[in-house]
Amino acid sequence: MKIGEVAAASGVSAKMIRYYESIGLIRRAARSAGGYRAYSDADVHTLQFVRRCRQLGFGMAEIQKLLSLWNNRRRKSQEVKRLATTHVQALQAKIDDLQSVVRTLSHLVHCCHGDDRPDCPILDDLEARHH
Amino acid sequence: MKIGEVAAASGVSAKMIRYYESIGLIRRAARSAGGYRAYSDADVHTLQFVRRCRQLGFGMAEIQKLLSLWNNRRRKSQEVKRLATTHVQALQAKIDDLQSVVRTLSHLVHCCHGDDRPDCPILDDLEARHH
DNA sequence: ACTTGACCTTCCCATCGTGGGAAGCCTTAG
DNA sequence: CTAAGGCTTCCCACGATGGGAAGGTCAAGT
Repeated sequence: MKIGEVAAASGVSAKMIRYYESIGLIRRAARSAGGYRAYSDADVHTLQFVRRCRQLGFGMAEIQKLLSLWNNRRRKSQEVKRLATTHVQALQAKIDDLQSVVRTLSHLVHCCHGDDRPDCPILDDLEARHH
Repeated sequence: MKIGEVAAASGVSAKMIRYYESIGLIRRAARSAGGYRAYSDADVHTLQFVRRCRQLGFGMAEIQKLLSLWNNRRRKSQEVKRLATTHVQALQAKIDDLQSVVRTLSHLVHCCHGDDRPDCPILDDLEARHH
């Protein structure tokens, strides 16, 4: 299979497949006589794995570890669980930050009349000092 | 005031002050004889405003609008409120996405034994097809 | 007055993952 | 044999931030 076919089959764009190869996330693809990258069904499978990892918010470094665990028959599920747990905690921290911002802003929006006059508690907040 | 003092007073790094100037978010600063940027207290105030906007997750384009509304005495609070509301919605959408991921991952983590054996529902999920 | 050190200047690079586009090569169908 | 479409590599951009180098300026201390 050529890169376009693998892209269609895996849901990962050709651009990204080349990128993943360039950063060493996936093995360098074999090449045809004309220099085209050549892939197998196994490669599609790998790319689907990577795609799913991305959907779940894992970064490249984490995906690399997940791939090596996936490919290691003597892995300990412990290691996978630890990696995933750490990731969940990072996501949760991000969510907490965002929610704090949303709470603040929602309150301000609620307080703002939203009419034709210039008085605006939102701008008042932005203007005030916040160490 | 020189850039370092303004940075300390506003909480915005000198690096960022130059960047904000370069993208036209803030006015080009006046220069001293030696080429140093020269600032006033009003500039510190503006930078504090920008900093607070960043803390609330606004992007550069939004901050530009907020700044112009802030500086416009004939503004309608309506416009500020609309901008903030849109931003809150965007943040909420991001939160929802992250929460969906966290829910999925938490479930998988919960299902994983996390022992010395290789069986792992997390990897099983990553491996499976997800349109 | 001169040195020194702290601060300033501009410019380039890196992040992270993704997309866009150009110039040129390969392959295949007509 | 040509035209089209897919492939190749390479460069650029995003958003906001930091790091660092090379060199200029200023102020304080000797």
